[in-house]
Amino acid sequence: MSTDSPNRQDPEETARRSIGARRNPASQEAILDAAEAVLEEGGIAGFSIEAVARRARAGKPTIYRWWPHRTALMLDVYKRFKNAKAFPDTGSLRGDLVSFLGDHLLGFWHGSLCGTVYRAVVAEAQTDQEAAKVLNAYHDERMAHSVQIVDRAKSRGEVPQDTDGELIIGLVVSYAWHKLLLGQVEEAMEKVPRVVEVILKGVPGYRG
Amino acid sequence: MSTDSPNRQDPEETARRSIGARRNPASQEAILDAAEAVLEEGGIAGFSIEAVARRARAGKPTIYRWWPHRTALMLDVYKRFKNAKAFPDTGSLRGDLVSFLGDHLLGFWHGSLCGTVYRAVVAEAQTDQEAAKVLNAYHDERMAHSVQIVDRAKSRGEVPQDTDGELIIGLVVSYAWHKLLLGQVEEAMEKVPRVVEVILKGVPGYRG
Amino acid sequence: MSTDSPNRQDPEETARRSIGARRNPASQEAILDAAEAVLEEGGIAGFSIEAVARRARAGKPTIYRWWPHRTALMLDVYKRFKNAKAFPDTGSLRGDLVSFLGDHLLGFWHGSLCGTVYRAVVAEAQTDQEAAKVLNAYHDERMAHSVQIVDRAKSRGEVPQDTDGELIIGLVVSYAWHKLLLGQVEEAMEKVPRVVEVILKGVPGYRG
Amino acid sequence: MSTDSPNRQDPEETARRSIGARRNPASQEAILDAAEAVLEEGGIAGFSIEAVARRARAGKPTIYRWWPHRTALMLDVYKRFKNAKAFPDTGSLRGDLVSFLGDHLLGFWHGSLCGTVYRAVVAEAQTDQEAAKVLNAYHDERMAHSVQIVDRAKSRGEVPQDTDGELIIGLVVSYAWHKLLLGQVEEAMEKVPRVVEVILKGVPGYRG
DNA sequence: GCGTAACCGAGACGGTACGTCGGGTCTTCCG
DNA sequence: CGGAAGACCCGACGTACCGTCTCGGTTACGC
Repeated sequence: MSTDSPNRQDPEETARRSIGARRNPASQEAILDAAEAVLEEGGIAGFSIEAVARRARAGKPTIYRWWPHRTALMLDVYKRFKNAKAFPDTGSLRGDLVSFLGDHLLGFWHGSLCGTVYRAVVAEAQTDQEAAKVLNAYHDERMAHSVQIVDRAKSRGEVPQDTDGELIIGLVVSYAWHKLLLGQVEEAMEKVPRVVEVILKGVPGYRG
Repeated sequence: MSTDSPNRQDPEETARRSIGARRNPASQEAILDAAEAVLEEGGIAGFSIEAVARRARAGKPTIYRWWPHRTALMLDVYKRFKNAKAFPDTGSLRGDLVSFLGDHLLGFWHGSLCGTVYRAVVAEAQTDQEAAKVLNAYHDERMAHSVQIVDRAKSRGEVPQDTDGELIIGLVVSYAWHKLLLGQVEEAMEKVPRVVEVILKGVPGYRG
Repeated sequence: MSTDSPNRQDPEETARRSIGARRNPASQEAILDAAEAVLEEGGIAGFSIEAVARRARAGKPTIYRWWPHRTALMLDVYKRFKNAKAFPDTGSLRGDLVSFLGDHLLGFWHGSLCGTVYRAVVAEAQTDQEAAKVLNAYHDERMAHSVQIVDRAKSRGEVPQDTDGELIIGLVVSYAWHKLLLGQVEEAMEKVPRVVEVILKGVPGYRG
Repeated sequence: MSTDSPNRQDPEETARRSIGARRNPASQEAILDAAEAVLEEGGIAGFSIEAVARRARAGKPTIYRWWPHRTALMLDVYKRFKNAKAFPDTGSLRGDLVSFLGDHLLGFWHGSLCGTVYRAVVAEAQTDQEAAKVLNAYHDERMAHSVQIVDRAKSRGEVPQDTDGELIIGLVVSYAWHKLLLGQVEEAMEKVPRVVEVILKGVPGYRG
């Protein structure tokens, strides 16, 4: 991903220049690469527009021109990872949810930079009004996409037609968020089947 | 809570002084009051040690002396609200969970400053390693306290003795966090009974 | 000198902005003006980068960008006064030295801000290693310039060719420094002719 | 001098206590020792009341009680060195002045801590009004003492009775100050005889 | 012989200033 | 017109000392 900019740190490299009155894709790539690298090296705390600009050998205004907020930039970094987004149909709701929670959420965040990026975006959204909007929009879009899992279950007849898909997916996503933000992604991955089980069938042995 | 310091903004008020080689409670109160006020007026974005110091008419070093991080200060502000912490025994696990989620978590965060403070703490923990430790410690302590709800249900015979209380409480807390961090506390409050229902009894009509 | 910035204290004045990727002369002028004003009002003790920045409506980093030390800034203030630096040729070594000591050193320092600035620079150089270097460099440069007085005397035939100009000028400068740093510039001015006389002809009536 | 407090850095040493309603000489000694040590280790820049108090294991008020200014403290440190203050009578004014400048001033300042202390005092006097008074008083007292050199020369018949002793001594002291404050004490020591020669007999070969 | 006054250490207090970092804006110059 | 470069103002960061104050304890002196 960032392999196409091997000499970024070389200050003697011939600078990118304007390519006329239009967006220079090389600059955008370099900036995203730099953002990624900065996040990897310095973590969330070390992430700043200044640092990205330095690293990308770009001017700050160039970044601000195309990304209004740090958040927008982070989300773009995040999205570069999120290309294989189709949820595989495992044939059952339980399987789909286990895969969704274990692979698509926790597994995706675990280890890689993605978890860090997403944590940063969420954190930013608490501080900045604009960031919150961006995050909410992204979240809504992903939710709308993810309820397909429940829709598939409906068409299979596993759940009634009036099942509240958002609530179920919401519970799963909530669990993932919670563990991500507490830095407990790894521990959470072991519990995935039990979590899905509780959501689907309730507390085992509950007599209410 | 902060009503006992009515003249804080009066610059002519006789300044607080040292009361010897020990912590001055008046200063600590004033700082917490100021932190609260700053959060109320400026939100998370406007919260800074400088602003708190100015407002409290205190020196920055006095703040840093007693609170190593912004997070520690925020958590102390948060804790001042959290005095009535006993969970009322409603007589049933369902009732207890509804009360816990609806009153103790969402209800507590809703409207008041608490939600803002907690959001800020969570956000800070994403950025700062030390803050994360502080938040995790607090979270663990609250979790340990909250599983009492499930323990009570066990003694009532509502759930088996080997029920994983942490998982159940964890799901409830996760849901609350998620909604808090998305700024959807109010919307979430309506769904409380249905959320509890799903956690206790699973997806209605699920045939797995 | 600072008369061209009459409204500096008006906070409603439109702020200076960047004029591109190069030093903004207006800012530099404003900072020097402010430094001068701060020194005038608060004396050496009141002189701080913070105060200058406040007064100049400039950011501290802008000052630190261009002047690494307080000393460098003070020396620049000092130099703004030192434009008419030619020593008038009075036709005799005695006359030149009297003029040098009385007009160029003591007279220049007397009353005006210059004495204060120079005292500050010297004081700073005692504390700060970097400041000492800056002061020494300036001092060497001035000394090299001032020995011209003796050189002229040599070409006039007043003194032998092997006369140690530095020693003579050094004695004169030493006397001025001493009186400046003791706050006795005014008293010293009366003694100028006698001091020069002793340096040139020795202690009157000495039989050694 | 400071050898009588060998365990100063041992924190387990039993602390000094009050010895009743009077000054504790042990504390005063410890503070002067500490001041000396701090100056030796950190130079002028590292000298602060805090540092001295820490080092002396004394309370800041104890220092402020007995020395109103940093300057007063420094001067006391300085004076501890200045016990052998008698000027040896070398039998001639030239010899006395060479000894005074070379041994009593430059030689005394050279290498040892004294030069540092005196530089600090002079620097402080530029900033602080009170310090200036203290320094002036000390300077006047030393001057009054030093003119004895010229008085002796008068009684020897080397110079006329109306010779301005202060001016001559002043020139010598000025030269020493100048070199001290420029950090050129060592270089200056070589020039001592020539400086005295010029002061006594004027510029060699001058025909005015 | 007992209160009290002054000293001692310790360290917190409100402050000021330090020097640095980053934010977001602006302008110039080059292609 | 895009893009780099970098200066601009601003504000917050966390630290070091400042000089003052109050404390609890200790000792010597005067009543």
